[in-house]
Parts: sequence; structure tokens; C-alpha cells
Amino acid sequence: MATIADVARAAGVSPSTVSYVLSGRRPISPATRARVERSIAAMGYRPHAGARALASRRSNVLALVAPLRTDINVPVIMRFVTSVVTTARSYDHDVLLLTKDEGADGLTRVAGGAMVDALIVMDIEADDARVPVLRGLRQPAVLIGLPDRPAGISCVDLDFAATGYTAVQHLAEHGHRAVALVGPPAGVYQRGTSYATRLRAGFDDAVAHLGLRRAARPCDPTFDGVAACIRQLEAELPETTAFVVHNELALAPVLEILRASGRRVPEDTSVVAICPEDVALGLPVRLTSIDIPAHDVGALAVEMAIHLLERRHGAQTRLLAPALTERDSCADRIG
Amino acid sequence: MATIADVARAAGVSPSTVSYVLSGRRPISPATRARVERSIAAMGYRPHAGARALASRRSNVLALVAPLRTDINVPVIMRFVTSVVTTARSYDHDVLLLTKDEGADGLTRVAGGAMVDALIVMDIEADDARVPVLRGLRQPAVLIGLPDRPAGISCVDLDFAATGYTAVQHLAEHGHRAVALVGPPAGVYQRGTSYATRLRAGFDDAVAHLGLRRAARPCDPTFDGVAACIRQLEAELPETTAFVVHNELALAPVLEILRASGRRVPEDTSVVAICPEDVALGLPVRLTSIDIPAHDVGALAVEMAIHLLERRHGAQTRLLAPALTERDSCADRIG
DNA sequence: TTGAAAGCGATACCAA
DNA sequence: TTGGTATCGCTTTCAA
Repeated sequence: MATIADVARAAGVSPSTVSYVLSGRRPISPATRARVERSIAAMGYRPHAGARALASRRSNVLALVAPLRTDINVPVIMRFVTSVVTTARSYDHDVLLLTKDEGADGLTRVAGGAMVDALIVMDIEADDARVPVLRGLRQPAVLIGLPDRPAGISCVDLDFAATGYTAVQHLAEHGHRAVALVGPPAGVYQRGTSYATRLRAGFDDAVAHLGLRRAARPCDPTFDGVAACIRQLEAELPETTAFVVHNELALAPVLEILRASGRRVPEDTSVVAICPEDVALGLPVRLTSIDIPAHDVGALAVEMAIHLLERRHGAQTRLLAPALTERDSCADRIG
Repeated sequence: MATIADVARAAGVSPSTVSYVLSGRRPISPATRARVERSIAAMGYRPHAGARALASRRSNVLALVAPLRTDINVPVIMRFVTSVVTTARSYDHDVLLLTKDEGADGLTRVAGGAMVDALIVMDIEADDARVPVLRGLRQPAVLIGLPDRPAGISCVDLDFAATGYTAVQHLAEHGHRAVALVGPPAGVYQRGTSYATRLRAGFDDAVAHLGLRRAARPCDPTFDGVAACIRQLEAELPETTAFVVHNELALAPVLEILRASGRRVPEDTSVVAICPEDVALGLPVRLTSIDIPAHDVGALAVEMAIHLLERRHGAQTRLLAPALTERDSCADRIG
């Protein structure tokens, strides 16, 4: 493989000049630049990433820790990952993918070995053991999610509390007085994954402030699981006229079960979903929904990481405001 | 950060001894080893990945190129990714994730810069422009999928031709004489993604050999898309009594549409799915299915890459035999 | 505007 | 069984 010295020789300049042509960190005369660039192209030269990382103390790689489980919410995860990878590339970084299962050790491994310049960590739990570890690292970190004590670490996420509030408010404005929440699977709550509890808190707040009645349950995203969930919700609150569904995989079964039991959406029962837009559009009824802006959140996470690296700012928390889109699953409650 | 020299000094040995303790590439006396390991632990020493890559000509990173689009087949992709990442870790490698959108340039970039020791590439098209590029790289590559001309490159995949054949054969054994194929979205065929055409070929082979009639169509995985697809299939072959569905996202709509039009599964209409096991189990009817063994394929791809690196063998193609699991969506055709 | 050379932090060869 | 050290390929400071 050609090295920087080979290129320099071929161009009749010193290695440092080649380096500066590549980095643009000092002015180069047009003539020299042209000769160097021609040699680079002719030899198909690529800087050795390891050598570069060693000398510059920058790997140009971001770590992304994703919950690679098959049991939940896969399409949304994939959207975050896609957004992070493509945005990272636009900042000249690559992405090293770790699973959440590696836990804190994985973080110290890739950070300690200087494999990565910064870390982006998804699926943050309320009392996440990884947060103190991240605080101790040399590299900056951005959390996608919100732990109980985010001090000193950057976070970015949808504002799930506002999302829960907004969903209920919308239903209240349509005259609904009794609303039921179909939540994520029980495991999500048990792990303390904070988006679930935050949404629930906003939901409860709105119910209280607006003087409604409510029922709320976690929900397994299988057909039987959804059926059981709805049965329990209606046993608890028989006058329910609207559902807030915060569980992407449960959406199709919810619609199917309502239909099978003779309740039309939206004429008899209203539904507000919290899910990505294309999911809301891909079901038999076009769902009124609050988007999970995975693309924006992922891109913002990368930008924050890059800015942290450039010391453009310190740790900060950014919660994106929810946006509700009215479609065909919500109607006025008559009478 | 502590370096190997710091550790050596603290342990009263030379840097090379520390290196050999870490790599196990030469015998070390128990006493020395203990002292070194104690220093390593005490100082929290981690070898610098870049320095190591520079000196050893090994990054211990695998590139994984995945189709990070949101429009198709997301959960299966995620399974491949998960399997590759976890298996790579078991061979002491990390995974750099690239999107298919980066194309051949992405491959030459990470390979040319020696960021990775080997590449694993998903979603291979019949005449994939990346294959000749991979052939020219210094690093070995493993394709998940099967191009038209795989010479010189390792491939691993489910045997989709055998899968299509098996699905039809199973239906024929149950007395079905007219079968319809609900395929992947048209885009998948247009891109020439080979699994789609290979399955289709096996499907057609079986139909011919067993003397059946058939219709086959691509299918958009939205509710409306599936409805249109089924309508067209039945217009083309009104006597259809069974569906082979090679489109994960279409499964729920297919069942719903059949049910809505008064056809019971399996009493009136049989369905064989090609999909991951948990998808087959998560629908209102437990589906008779042929598993897409994403976990096995991903793990095998990593193992092949590692063996290629160790020069344990040369390029080879491995197609995994399909396994059909009978569940509740297939019944004998009476009369 | 450019060059020379000192690191960066490992590995692995050559000696002992 | 261990040590010394050249080497990997680049960045960046210091000089010119």
C-alpha cells in the first residue's frame, strides 16, 4: 500500500506537505496542491486510519450503542441507527456499533482503547449504570433518552411527557372523557426505560388537569397480548371511548381487535398513536399520531457529539416538542 | 492515559514483555505474568487501538454493510446486524457499520484506510457493482446473499431456491393445485436483489415439476398494497387455494384481508410464510413457515470472515437448507 | 510557502 | 524466559 512518504516522493514534496494538503491546516500554493493531489489520485493513496489516530489522537469514529434485541420496537431503533450513521458520515466520521448487552464494559473498552472520539448511547434507563461510567470517560457522550440524573452529560430525545399530555389533550378537545393507554411491553417499564414512564407521567398529568378518567396498562405486542390488554383496560374503565397507543407493534392488533368487536374507528372509538409517521400511514385506518422523530433525534445526537468534540459547548439536554398530526382515527365524542 | 511503557515500568519489565503477556504469543513465567497483570489492572491500562493497528496490521474491526432503508424488511435486517455484532465480539472484533448507500466508495474507503480487517456485505444484487470492487481489496469479504458471479468471494445465505420449492411442495402435499406468491415489493425485484428472484425460481420450478398452476406478484407492504396484490392474484388465478408469502410486512395485512373477505385460514385458504420464527408466531394465526435463519447466517458470515483472515480456507459459498415448520395456517385441500 | 524530524503507542524481530 | 529497539504511517512543531 502506498504511504504518505510514497506520495510525497512522487510529488517531489515532503510528507508534511502531503499531510497539510489533506488536512487543509495550512496554506498550500495551488501548484503544489495540484501536484500532490495528482499523485494521491494516481497512487490511490489512502491515509492509514490507525497511524492517523495514533498521531492525531482522533479516530474519526463514533460509538453507537443500540438495543439490538428483537423483542421490541425494532423499526424505530433502525431509524435512529440509520440517522446516526448517515449524519456521522456527513461529519466525516464512521460508526462503531455496540450492543446494549455489552453494558458498561463495552463503553470502557472502546473508549479506553481510543477507538472512538465520542459515544452515542440509546435506550437509556432512569437509573442507568452506564451514565456514571460515561461521565468518567475521556470522550464526550450523548444519550438518546433521559436518565434521572443527567448532570454533566448531553441528552436528546422527544419530550415524551409533553407527548403524553398532548395526546390526552387532543382527545379531550374532541369531547372524550375516559381514555385508556396501551403502553409498551411490561419489560420496558421494569427496566425503567425512561420514555415509557415519562409518557405515562404526561398522560396522567393531562388526565388530572383536564378532569378525565383513565386506565393504563403495559402491552405485549402479540395479537393475544393486545387482546388481553384491551380486555383489562375496558374492565377497569368500561366507559372508555379513546385509546392512546404508545406501542408500535400493538397498533395493527389494536385496530383489528376493535374492528372485530364491532367498534368502528373513529366513529365509535378514537385512537391516537405515538409512532413513526410511515407506521401511522401503513395501517387500515390512517392514524392520528404524534411522530417519533427518530431521524431528527439521531442527527441531533451526532451534531451534539461533534460540537462537544470541538468544544463548541458543554453538556446540554434537548427535548424535542411533540407534533400531533390529525388523520382519520380521531372523531368528536357525541353526547 | 497509561501506555504500555508505563505499565512496563511499574511492573519492572520491558514493554515487549507486557505486549507478550497481553497477546500470549510467547511463554511468560507465572511470576512475571502476575506482576504485569497487576500493573495493568492497577493502572486501568488499555492498549491504544490505533497504535496496535499500526504495528500489527490488524484493526480487529469488521465492516458490516447493511441496507439501512426504512422501506423494507427492517426486522430481518436488524437480526442479521445483531448476529454479526455479537458473533464478531466473540472473536474479539468490533463492527463498523456502513450503509449500502455509501456504495463501492464506502468499501474502498474503510478498506483502503485499513480501518477494517474484513468486510461483510448484505443485500447483494444479482449484478452487484460492489462485488468486483471487493475482489480487488486487500481484505477478505463475505457476502450475505448471492450475486450472479460470486467467483473468488465467499457467500452465505439461506437457499432461497430450495425454500421456494419446499413451500410449494408442502402445499402440493396438502392437495393444493393452484398457488399464489405474494412477493417482496417491486423495488426489490427491480434492484435485482437476488433472494427475491431465487425464491421465485424455486417456486416456479416446483409448480412446473408438480404440475400446479400459479400466479405471482410483488407486493407493497402497506394495507392497500397488499389488498391490491391479492386482488390481482385472484383475478389472474381465481381457483387459488393457497398463498406463499415472501414478505414479512405483508403477513398481517394478508391475514386480515383474507379474514375480511370471509376466507378462513386454514380451512378455506392455506398460507405458507417465509419469515423469522417470531413473526410467524406473533400473528392471529400461528403460521406454517420457513424460517429465515438470520442469526445463523450472520454468525456464519463472521466465522467465514475470521477463517479467511486466518487463511484457514479460501472463498466458498454456503447455502443453508430451508426448514419448514408446520403450524396452523396450512390444511388439506378437500375435494 | 515548505521541509525536517520528533513523537504518537503499540508489535515483533533479534539478542541474550 | 526476558529485554532492547526498529518499525508501523501519520501529524505537527519548529525552523527556514
